[in-house]
Amino acid sequence: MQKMNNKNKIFIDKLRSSGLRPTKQRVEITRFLFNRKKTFHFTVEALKNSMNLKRSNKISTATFYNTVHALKSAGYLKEFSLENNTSCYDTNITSHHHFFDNGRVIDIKSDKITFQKLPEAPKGKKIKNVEVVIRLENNN
Amino acid sequence: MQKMNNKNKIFIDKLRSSGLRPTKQRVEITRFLFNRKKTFHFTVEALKNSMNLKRSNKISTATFYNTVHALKSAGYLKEFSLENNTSCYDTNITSHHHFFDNGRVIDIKSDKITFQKLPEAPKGKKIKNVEVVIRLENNN
DNA sequence: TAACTACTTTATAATTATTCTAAAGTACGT
DNA sequence: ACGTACTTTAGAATAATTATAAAGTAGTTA
Ligand SMILES: [Mn+2]
Ligand SMILES: [Mn+2]
Ligand SMILES: [Zn+2]
Ligand SMILES: [Zn+2]
Repeated sequence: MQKMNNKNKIFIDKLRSSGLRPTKQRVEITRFLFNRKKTFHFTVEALKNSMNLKRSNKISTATFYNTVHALKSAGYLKEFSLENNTSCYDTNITSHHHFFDNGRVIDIKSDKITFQKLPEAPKGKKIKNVEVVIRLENNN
Repeated sequence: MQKMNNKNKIFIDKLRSSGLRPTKQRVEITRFLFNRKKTFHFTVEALKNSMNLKRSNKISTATFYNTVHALKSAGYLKEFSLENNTSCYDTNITSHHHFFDNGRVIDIKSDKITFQKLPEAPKGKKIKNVEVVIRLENNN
């Protein structure tokens, strides 16, 4: 029943390839997440509050979680933990690093950090990925 | 009432300098944490289960949380988030890095990782610390 | 030592993020 | 339009953590 207009094609495709039918709610969520120029970092609660604020017909918590999880499983989102033990999702799925600045998360492109020395993986293991967090504080 | 035997002096001192009276429960917890050769990484729940398993008079959850928080505030423990969004505490308070190996956490000494290139902090900010997580997977 | 007071421990309730459940609603192929 | 499978949703359940308040304990003082 979703109108397959060009404006939404890219979002509908993301949903389909995540194994989800492109319902009204899911397309809105997906457009909200990916219809932007810059990387977006968000918690599910913040996403829900932000999207539902302006809506009369609120989208349910479960739909937010389900949609975000499916997009993450399909590889359209990355997930990591914030310092308050909540999940932060990231529309930048490339391998990259982060500044943590008092709850604010800022991307660091992968090529901005290079290593002179890295340890080897323990016996029987190999390195899956390397992620750097640079914590910031105010000057002075 | 706590016997000030030499065996416990070091733990009692940690508690005192964390602003806590060295009660029986607190000394036991502190000794359990620090009376070991190698770095210890733990969640509060795991610590509680581990210590209470062998005890008839269980120490309460609140006492575990309170003691760990005080030791952390005093700088005797470091805290970071695991991938399942729970707090992991670390008896190694030096600046260092970690392997994450399927829920297992392994220290990487600071000098095992050096950088060739690091980004500058954004305007008005400075770098507080840099922490690397190397995620592992099995070979093959 | 007895009493006083402040600090602790503990059981339990509350909170928060997240996941689960089941019922009512909707979409899609026929 | 019909039937079935997938969705949405409200609300319950869960897990980690924090808060509350009553009962216990320790250090200090008389
Ligand atoms: Mn949680
Ligand atoms: Mn939590
Ligand atoms: Zn990012
Ligand atoms: Zn460590």
